[in-house]
Amino acid sequence: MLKPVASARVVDIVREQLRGAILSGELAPGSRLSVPELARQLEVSRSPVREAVLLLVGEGLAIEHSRRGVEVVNLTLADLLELYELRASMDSLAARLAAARMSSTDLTALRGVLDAQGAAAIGDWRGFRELDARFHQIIVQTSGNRRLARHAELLSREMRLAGPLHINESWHLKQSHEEHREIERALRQRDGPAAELAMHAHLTRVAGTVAAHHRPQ
Amino acid sequence: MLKPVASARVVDIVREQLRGAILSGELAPGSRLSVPELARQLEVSRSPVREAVLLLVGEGLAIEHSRRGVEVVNLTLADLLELYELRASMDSLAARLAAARMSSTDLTALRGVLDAQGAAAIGDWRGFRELDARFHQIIVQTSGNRRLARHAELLSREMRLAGPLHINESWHLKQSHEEHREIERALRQRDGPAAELAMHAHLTRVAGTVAAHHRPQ
DNA sequence: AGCTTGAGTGTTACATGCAACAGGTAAAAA
DNA sequence: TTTTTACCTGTTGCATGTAACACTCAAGCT
Repeated sequence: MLKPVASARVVDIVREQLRGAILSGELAPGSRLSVPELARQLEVSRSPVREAVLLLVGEGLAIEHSRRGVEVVNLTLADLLELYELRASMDSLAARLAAARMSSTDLTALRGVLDAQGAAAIGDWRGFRELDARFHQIIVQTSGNRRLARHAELLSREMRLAGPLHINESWHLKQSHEEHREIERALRQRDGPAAELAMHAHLTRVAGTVAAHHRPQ
Repeated sequence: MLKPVASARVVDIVREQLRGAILSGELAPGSRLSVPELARQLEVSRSPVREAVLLLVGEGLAIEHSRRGVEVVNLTLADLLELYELRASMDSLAARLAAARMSSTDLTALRGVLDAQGAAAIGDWRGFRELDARFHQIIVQTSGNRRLARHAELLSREMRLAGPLHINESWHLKQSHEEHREIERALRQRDGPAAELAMHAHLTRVAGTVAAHHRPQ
């Protein structure tokens, strides 16, 4: 039983590498993405690198200044709040749809993520965020609306660029975890409207907390 | 008072041309987008054409089959309903936000579009759709959330690919126009929740009508 | 000093060359 | 006839050449 070989194109590998470097912070916000320079480092020609860089622009992770190069996006607080606003809308739609379509396997996976998150909540905010992303990802993926999943995924990645703007205090992480539990409960009971409301309340609350945290009064 | 000259890059012109050709149906859904062929027709080299084609893939107007070329997407009814579902969510958010931020100039523009639509409603469904797109565009643009505007715009373009799936019967266009009027009324009264509800009801109703029209029972 | 000018460096954007690949068709083998 | 093979055609994907452009900085001018 042989599986088809996915033709490993150079551009795909480069895209993954660059995305990883950007999301991990290795390529910091504001960094210039020089095609010749990256090509030298990755030891490939400029063509696939140029293509990959433009794809990242399309994903919203980098911004293009016509004829003056591309650089990693540097999100402001306003940008992050925009993203939360949009995700509140999209993810709550996803939650409502997912409530009606989730398989028991999906629910188990979701529960697993939450349990892991509960265990990690002690102080490891890095792992916590990772699991948070996974939680939301499972929901949008099972919504059954592929475009919703794609756009939500794009927004999710974009938000990860705002690392220093997020809040890592334990009370906030605990609160998020509680809200995740509530969403999961609604999903398990297949209560679409409740899941939708809980998701919307969750993301709106987080956005408010982030805003308050960065605007002292 | 000289205006800055926007460096007209070949890739931008090609992208516009291809987008136009696709949205107008000149390049029909399913058509293969051969880079060398298009380069010959447009009388430019393959590089900017290749780039433009990949951008269209990123916009969702074309689909890439690894090493087997790119073709114009061919939307199914299910795809169109997915798009309506997502837009119902995004556009209703936009309507709520726009209610609080619209300037009187924006409101006048919106009214102008509606009046033109009312006049065109006689039987010119082509012009009607054009104005419909403009109506929604004004609202998402004035929402103040740039990402929302960008993603909604992408969805709007994608929907235009489903030409033959749309309904052009006059009673349906009239109904849409009425609902647009209602949305505009809520916006003019700066009633965010009402605008949100009206927009959501509008798009959900349209989606339902489209579904019913294509699934006889 | 403050401002132009111009050399120098590095990049972008476009053009083009070419190997590997995909798909079709016709000839050869079963 | 059906299957296999070989060949042919056109494309994709990567590499590379290069003109025009953008930025820096230091010399020259006011």
